[in-house]
Amino acid sequence: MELKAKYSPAEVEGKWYQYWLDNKLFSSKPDGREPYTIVIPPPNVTGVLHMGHMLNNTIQDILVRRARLQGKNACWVPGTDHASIATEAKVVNRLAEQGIRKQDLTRDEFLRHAWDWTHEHGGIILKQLRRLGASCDWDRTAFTMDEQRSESVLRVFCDLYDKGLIYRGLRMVNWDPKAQTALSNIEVIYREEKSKLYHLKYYVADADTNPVQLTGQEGEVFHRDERGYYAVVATTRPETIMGDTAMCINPKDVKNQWLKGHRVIVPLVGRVIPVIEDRYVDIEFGTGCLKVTPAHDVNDYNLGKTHNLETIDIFNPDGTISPAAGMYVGMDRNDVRKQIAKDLSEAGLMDHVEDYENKVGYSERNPDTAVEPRLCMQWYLSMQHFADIALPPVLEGKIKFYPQKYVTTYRNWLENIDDWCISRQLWWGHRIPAYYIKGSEEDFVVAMNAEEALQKARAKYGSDIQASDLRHDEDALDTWFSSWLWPISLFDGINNPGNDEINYYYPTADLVTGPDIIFFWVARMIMAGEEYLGDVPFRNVYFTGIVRDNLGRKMSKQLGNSPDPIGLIDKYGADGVRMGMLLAAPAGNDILFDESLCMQGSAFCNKIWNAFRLIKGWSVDDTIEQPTANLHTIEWMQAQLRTYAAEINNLYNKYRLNEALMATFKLFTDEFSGWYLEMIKPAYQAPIDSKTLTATLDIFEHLMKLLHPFMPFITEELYQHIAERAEGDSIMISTLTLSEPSADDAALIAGFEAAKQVISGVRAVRQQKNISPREALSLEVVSGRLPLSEEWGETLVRKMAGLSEIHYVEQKSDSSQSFLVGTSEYAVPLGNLIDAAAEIAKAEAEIKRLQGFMAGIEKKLSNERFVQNAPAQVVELERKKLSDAQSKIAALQETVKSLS
RNA sequence: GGGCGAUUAGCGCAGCUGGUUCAGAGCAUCUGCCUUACAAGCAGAGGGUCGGCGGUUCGAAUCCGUCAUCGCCCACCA
Repeated sequence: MELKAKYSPAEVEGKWYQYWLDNKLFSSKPDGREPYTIVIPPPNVTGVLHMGHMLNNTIQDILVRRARLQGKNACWVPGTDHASIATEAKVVNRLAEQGIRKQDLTRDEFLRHAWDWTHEHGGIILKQLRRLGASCDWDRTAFTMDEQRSESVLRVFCDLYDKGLIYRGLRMVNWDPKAQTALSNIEVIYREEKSKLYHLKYYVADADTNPVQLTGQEGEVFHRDERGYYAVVATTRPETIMGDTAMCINPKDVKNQWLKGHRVIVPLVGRVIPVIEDRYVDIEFGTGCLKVTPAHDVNDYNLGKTHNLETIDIFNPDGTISPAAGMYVGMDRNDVRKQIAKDLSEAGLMDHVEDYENKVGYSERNPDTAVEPRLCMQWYLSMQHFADIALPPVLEGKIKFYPQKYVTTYRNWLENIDDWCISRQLWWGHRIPAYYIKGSEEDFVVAMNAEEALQKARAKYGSDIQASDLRHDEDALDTWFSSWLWPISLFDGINNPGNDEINYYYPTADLVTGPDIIFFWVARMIMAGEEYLGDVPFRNVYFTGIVRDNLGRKMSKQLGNSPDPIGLIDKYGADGVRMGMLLAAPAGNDILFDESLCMQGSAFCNKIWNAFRLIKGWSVDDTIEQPTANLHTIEWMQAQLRTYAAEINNLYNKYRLNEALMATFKLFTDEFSGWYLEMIKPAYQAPIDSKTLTATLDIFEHLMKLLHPFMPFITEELYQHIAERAEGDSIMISTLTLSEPSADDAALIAGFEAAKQVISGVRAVRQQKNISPREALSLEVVSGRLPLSEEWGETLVRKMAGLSEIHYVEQKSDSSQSFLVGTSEYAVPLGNLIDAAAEIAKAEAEIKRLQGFMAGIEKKLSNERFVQNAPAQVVELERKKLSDAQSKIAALQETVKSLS
C-alpha cells in the first residue's frame, strides 16, 4: 500500500468516525467489567459549538478513551439542555421578527413555536462534537425536556413538596424585566458601574409649625434654605422616590438628631413620610439619611417589615412605571431616571450630584438588563437540608475537586446558603405541577398530572371539585431544577429506582466542567445524588479554565476573537486541534488559545505519519541476523515505554492532561523518532532483519495506544496499517498493558543518557567547527570507557555521532577539541581546525567557574553545623561534587597544557 | 468589606512532604544543515539574582510574616 508523504486528516477522520459508529464502538451496556461513566455537561439545545465546548469535550473524550484502553466499560452519555430562559428569549426574538408578540399567543401556541425552533436548531452542537471525535454513546442522547427527564423532574418536585422542602413564599426576588421572570440569586451578575449619586432635598414637613425643636445640640448638622429645613438623602436611584414610604436615620447619628420624630416631604411627589430610626443605616454614608422604598430594595423591604411601612410598587413587570407611582406612568425606568433628575434640579430639589461607582446586578441571561428587586410570590426550595448533605462528601474527599482550591469556594457557598427560587415566569420548561382550586391562590395540590391532582383535590377540599375547577400553575421551573438530576435521570434512576443501569453506572467517575457553574450545577447534583441515591454523583470533578485569546481576553462575538471550531478542524484536523487545545491548557488555569498551537498539533500528526512511513518502507530480509546493537536498542526503547507510561499514568491520575500529552509527545518525538528509529534505521535501501522490524512495529503500536486518547483518528488509521485487522477491530477496543518499569530499566536508560551526552558532545564540536554531518570524525576516549556495553556503546556512538573510528587513549591528541561527560573526558582530533587560543580561554573560564563552585562547597563542608545536622547522604553528595569538580579541573588543566 | 489563588526564561507554565550542580521542559529567539521518513524537519546555542523586604534553618524557588501588583469568588452600604 502507498502512504502519501503528508498526512491528510480530511481523508481519514470521517472514515474512521463512521467505522466506529458502524461497529457500535461507543456503545455501552452494563456487564461484568468495571464501569467508567461520564455524563456530558449538556449544552444548550440550540447552542453552537464554541472553543469552551471544544476544550471541555476534548478532555472528556481523552478520559473516556483512556478508560476504554484500560479495559473498562466506558460510557459517555451525551445530551442537551432546554435552557429555559435563553431559549425562550431566542424564540421570543424570532417571533418578534415575524411581528408576533408572545402575549398574543396562548401557552400551547408558544410552545409549538418553541418546539419548532428546538427541532430546527437543536442538536447541531452534538453533530459538531462528532467532528471532534467525541466518543459518546449517541444511542443514549437525552434532552432535559424529553419524556423520561420531564417525568423525573415532576416526580422530584412532588416528592420534595411532600417532604415539606418546597414552599411558596412572598419574597423580594431578582426580577428580569426583559424576560419578565424571577431569577435565583446566583443568576444575578454584579458589575461595577460608573453612575451618579443624587443628593435630594427632603424638606421637613412640620418645621414651620414647630421650629423650636430644630434648634439643635452640639454636632447637629442642619440644612436650611429660604424654603425651610431639609434633609439631604443620597441615592443612585432617584426614579424610585415615588415608592418612598419613610426616611431612615441611625438613632446614634449625632448630626441628624434634629430629624427625630419629624416628617419629611418626598421631593416632587409631595407625599409626607415619617422619619424612622434604625441601626441598619450607615452614619458615614452620604448625610446618613436613607430613603426607604420597601417595594424596590431588599434592605428597604426588611426595614419596611420591621417598621410596618406601606409598600408602593411603582413598577410594572416590564420595568415601566406603574399607575401606583402617580407620575411618569408608562415610562421606562431608565428614561425616568434621566427625566426625574432634570425635573428635580429644575424644581430646586436637587442639592447636588456627584460621580459614583456602584455595583449593579444584571441578569445572567440578558446581560444588558439590570435586575429589579421585586416583591412577588414564588416557589422556593429549602436549602439547608441539602447543604447539610452535600457538604460532607466534598470535605471528606469522597468527591475530589481538581484543582482543590474550589473546595473552599464550595464550602463557603454551602455554609451561607439561601433558599432556591425555583419558579420562573416562563413557558419553555417544566411546568410546575401545582393545581389551584377554584381561583384560589392559597389552596392548591401538587401532583404528577391533572388526573392525580383532581383526586388529591377532592380528598383535600371536597368531593364536589371538578376538573374544570383546577387551574394549573402558569410558571415553569428553573432550568437547573432539571440539570441537577442529570447523572440520575440519564439512567432513569428517579422514575425507576434500583434499575440495572443506575446500579451499574452510578456513581459516575469524572465530571468535567467550568468553575462558573460550581453552584448552579455541581453543588446541586451532589445534593440530588445524596438525596435520591444516598451516594455522590461522581468521584472527581475536573474544573477547566476559561478559553481566552492569546492576549488573555475572553473570547466573544463582539471582539471577533473566537475562532470557529469547525473551521479549525477543517484546517488542522481534529487531532491537531485537540492537541493544540490541550497544549495550552495547564490544569486549573485559563487557557490562552493560539491558532499556531493547532499547527503544532497537525505538524505532530505529520511526524507520526512519516515515522510510520519510514518503517513501512523497509524491506525485510529473513536471512540477516539481528545485530546485537539493535537488540539492545529495542530493550532500551521498551524500557522507555514502560517508564514513560508509568509517568503518563501518574499524570493522568492527577488530571494533568497537558503534561501527560507533553510526555507522550516527547516519548514519540525525542526517544522514538530521534533516537530509536535513527539508531535501528538500516543504511539507504538496505533491508532490515525481521526481529527488529517486528519489535519496532510492536513498539509503534504501543505508542499509538498511548497517543490514542489525545489523537484518536491518526492512531486508528495507523493501527489499521500496522497489521491486518479483522473487520470491526479497532485501536479503541484494544488494551494497553505495560508493566511497571524495573530497576534494570532505570539503569539501561541512565546508560543510554550518558551515551547521548557523548554524542551531543561530538555534535557540538561539529557545529562549532562547522563540519558537515557527512564528514566522518574520530573520537578519543581518554582513560576510560564508553557508556553501555562495549559493542553496543560503540555502535551507538559511532552511528549517531557520525564517527569513523573510536580510540581508547591515555593521552589525547594535541590538536583535538575535548569535552567532559560527567568526569569522563572525550576528544575529537581536528588537525589544523583547532584554535588553540580560543580553546585555552574556554578551558580557563571553566576552571575558574569550577573553582568558585568548589569554594562554595568547601565552605559548606567546613561548617560544622552542616556536617552535623544534614543527613549523611547530603553530606556525602557534597563530597562527591567536590571530588568531581577536582577531577574536571585536572582534565581541563591538562587540556590547557597540551594546547600551550 | 471578606475569602481564595497567582507572581519562576520574551510567552504560557512545571518544580509534590525544604537537600541529586535545582533553577526546568515546551513555544518563541539565534546559528548551522534542503543528511535518503518528516524543512510542519534535524542538529546546536543563548536566555531567569524564582515579585520586594524581613524571618525560621546548617541549607529556602520551596516554610513563616509583611508589602506590592494581578486575577477570581462571595457580601444588602443606599
